[in-house]
Amino acid sequence: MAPTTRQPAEHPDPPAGKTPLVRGKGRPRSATADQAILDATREALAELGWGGLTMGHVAQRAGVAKTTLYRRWPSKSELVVDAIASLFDQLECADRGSLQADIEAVVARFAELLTLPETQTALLALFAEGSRDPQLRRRIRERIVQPQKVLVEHGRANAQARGEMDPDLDPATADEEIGIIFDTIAGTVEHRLLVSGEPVTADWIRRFTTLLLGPLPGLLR
Amino acid sequence: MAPTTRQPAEHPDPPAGKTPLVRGKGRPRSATADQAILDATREALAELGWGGLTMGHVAQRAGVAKTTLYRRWPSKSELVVDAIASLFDQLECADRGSLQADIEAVVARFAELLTLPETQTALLALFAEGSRDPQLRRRIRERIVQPQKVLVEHGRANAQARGEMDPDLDPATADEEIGIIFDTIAGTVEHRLLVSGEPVTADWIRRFTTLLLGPLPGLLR
Amino acid sequence: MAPTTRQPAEHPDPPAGKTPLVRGKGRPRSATADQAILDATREALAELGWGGLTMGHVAQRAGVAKTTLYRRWPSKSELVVDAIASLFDQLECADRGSLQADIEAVVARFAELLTLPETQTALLALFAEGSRDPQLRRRIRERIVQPQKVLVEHGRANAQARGEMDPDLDPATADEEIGIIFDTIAGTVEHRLLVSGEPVTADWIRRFTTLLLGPLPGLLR
Amino acid sequence: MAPTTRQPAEHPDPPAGKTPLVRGKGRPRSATADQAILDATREALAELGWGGLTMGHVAQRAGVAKTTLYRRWPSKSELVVDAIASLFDQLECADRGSLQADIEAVVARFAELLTLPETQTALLALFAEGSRDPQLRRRIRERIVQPQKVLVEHGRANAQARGEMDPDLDPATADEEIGIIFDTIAGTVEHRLLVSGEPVTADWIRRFTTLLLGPLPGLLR
DNA sequence: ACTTAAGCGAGACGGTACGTCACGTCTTGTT
DNA sequence: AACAAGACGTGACGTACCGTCTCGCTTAAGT
Repeated sequence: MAPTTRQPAEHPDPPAGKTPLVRGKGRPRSATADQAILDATREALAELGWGGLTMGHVAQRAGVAKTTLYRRWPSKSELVVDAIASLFDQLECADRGSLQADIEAVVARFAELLTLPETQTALLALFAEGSRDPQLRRRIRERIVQPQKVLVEHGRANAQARGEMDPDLDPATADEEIGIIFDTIAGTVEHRLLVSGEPVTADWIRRFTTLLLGPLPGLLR
Repeated sequence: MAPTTRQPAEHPDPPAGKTPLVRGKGRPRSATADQAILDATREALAELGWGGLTMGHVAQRAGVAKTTLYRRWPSKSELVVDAIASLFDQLECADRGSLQADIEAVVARFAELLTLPETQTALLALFAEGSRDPQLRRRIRERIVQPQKVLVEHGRANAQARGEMDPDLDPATADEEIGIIFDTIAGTVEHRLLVSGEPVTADWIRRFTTLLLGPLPGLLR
Repeated sequence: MAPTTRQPAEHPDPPAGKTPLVRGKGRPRSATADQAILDATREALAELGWGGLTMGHVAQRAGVAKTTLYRRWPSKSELVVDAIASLFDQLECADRGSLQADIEAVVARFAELLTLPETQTALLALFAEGSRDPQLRRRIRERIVQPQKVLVEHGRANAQARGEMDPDLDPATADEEIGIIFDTIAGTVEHRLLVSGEPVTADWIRRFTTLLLGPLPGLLR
Repeated sequence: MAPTTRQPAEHPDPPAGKTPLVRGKGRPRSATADQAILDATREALAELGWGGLTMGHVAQRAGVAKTTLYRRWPSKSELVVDAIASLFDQLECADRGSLQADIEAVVARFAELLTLPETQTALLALFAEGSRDPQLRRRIRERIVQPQKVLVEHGRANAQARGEMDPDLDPATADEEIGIIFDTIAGTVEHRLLVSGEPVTADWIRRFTTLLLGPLPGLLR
């Protein structure tokens, strides 16, 4: 984003923005190229890590010219956001019958994603880049963080539907609680896996979830 | 001898290793240079961020030759570890009279560190680099993570001394619990500040701490 | 492709190899850059000498990136060969009516070239480099030495045409004689100017040529 | 020479200047170090060539500190002059009975020196350096060129003693002739061996000498 | 014996140039 | 107008030597 170039269309982010309704006059963009680039990006991330990832390398591996790549993504960060985001699109939240079970499932699913080499190397690097680039941080939140947060919200909805939680909770307060819980889940798993370097086992998940569900005053009936 | 060889060279990291007892034979390394480099690194981090930090720039700002810099630190990552680590050396853990107060103080102190621009930009980047470099990860743990973890351990000792916790707790189990709690504190604060981008207020700290101190089965008497 | 490989790469030296018949696929190399580089090289040689000549300096003076320079010439030596070679391209050999006059003209022309500051500083340095690099030595011979040798051969042809020399001379023997004479002319002038540091005057040329043309057994009729 | 430093004694060139009569007050310079340095220089020249020769490398190979080296020689060039000069000290000129035989012996001896790898790589490089440094050129002439030139002068004296040449030759004219002949011999052999890259065989020497001794007007009786 | 002064090894120091890499843009001809 | 190819200016990289400078030690000569 923040194109310093004189291009008209401020990088329309094609993978998200589908095909433009008004077909341009010239040759349309290749859809297969998009996919090849994203695949190549994930592969290269897994093999070489964030630091070893190169725009030129991705282009070469995708069988695409560098110009084609820059026509779609303005920088390595944005490209990787999209490449990683697709992994987080598949998150689901089946109702497993209890809040504890639901949260354990979410934690397990998130931990699973964080053991992929491409995710390990990319996620923290993106967060780091985002700490100085609000535009990028917004994009990361939209494409990567939000899909996870939705799971927690679904979990709460399910719990309320099951009668485990008070359905008449003040929405603002509930949002704050969800924020705390989400930061806690995501941050803790990331720190456990990527900083402390300890594995996330089923036992750990159970104990961590139990810690979470302790008092939660106002959330539990 | 053989300066052209490609030995791992292990970079003994003199700034950390005190003064060697056996005085080296040649001209000793300049202690002022060490300090100037670390200071310049912190300043440059705050101004330019991790991505904008350049070895050449640091050298120039410190009034030092690039070779002098590389003689001490093998890479930007190791240099930044030491530069940031000094900020974490000053952590203390005064006994504030209750476990809740102690934990709140730790969280507040950590959040405070994470609002420094140099810490914000450097910490996640270091963690990201470390995800592919075990050597670096070990170093980060020793110099940055461990000093924080010690605080949590002190907090537990204080709580036991005050009688808030069972002093006869099985050490292995206690260590695991400490691990969980530490990952939770550190990870959550990082995620809150750097990923979610929300501020860490006194109110948030209180609520988060309360969440933490809920059941803690076996820890609380 | 594969710019990271360490192939000999043979550096096709486009400036010498005319325009390739098969037009390359990408953006063609800038012809003006070639000329600017060679000009800058000659100027820098004259000002700073071989030892003071720097690839970075040449690039800057030519208004060109260092990479552009290295894309064409693999080393300072090869670059200087081409830069100096252009000076030797202009050599001619007008028929002055007698062998003595012709040789005097050749000697004078060569001495004239050797008084240019860029030639003085570059020629011996190239020869010195070539003494350990057969590849470079071959290149020097092709681009610098051979054009001079041709003059001597033309002189012989002229002499034969004028009847000063036996036209039925055994070619092999004649080649050897030419080799001797050429080494003598070139080596002596170089040594006189660059080692002994004495000037090459018209009188000196006359006496040296007379020495050369003494017996020439079998060559002169 | 040409010391840019603030040392008092303008590099007294110890190997040539023997032990100073007035012994200094401090520790005297090590004579073995001098020899070790010169030997190391010659060896390194033969192995690595002029371009690969490094002051640090020589010091290391000689088992000597860099400071010791710089205390004696101000630069690589001066050091190599002395290292190479010792090879030219051994030149002799036995009277072989005729001018032709004497010259052939000189040519053969010089060609022999020029086939040593250290000489090949060093000689032209020194001449090249000297082309921009009159101080160095003078030194080269004194230590390397002059000893060779003396041979030619001895040859002339022998020839005069044998009656092959007019003993009453005008000294000034004779000096000029000697200059021409010397430049011719040295330059031609150098060019033959180092530029043309052709061997100097006994046959070539005979033909070249014959060419030289053609008319020599005024020299031969 | 003791002082003095220089030589000596080791190696850190501020520099400069190196040759390479990736960047993001541009100019080709082709689709 | 998108595309593959690849040249282009830019700037950082990490290394190699440069010649100088501190160190602590050694080696004599002159007290």
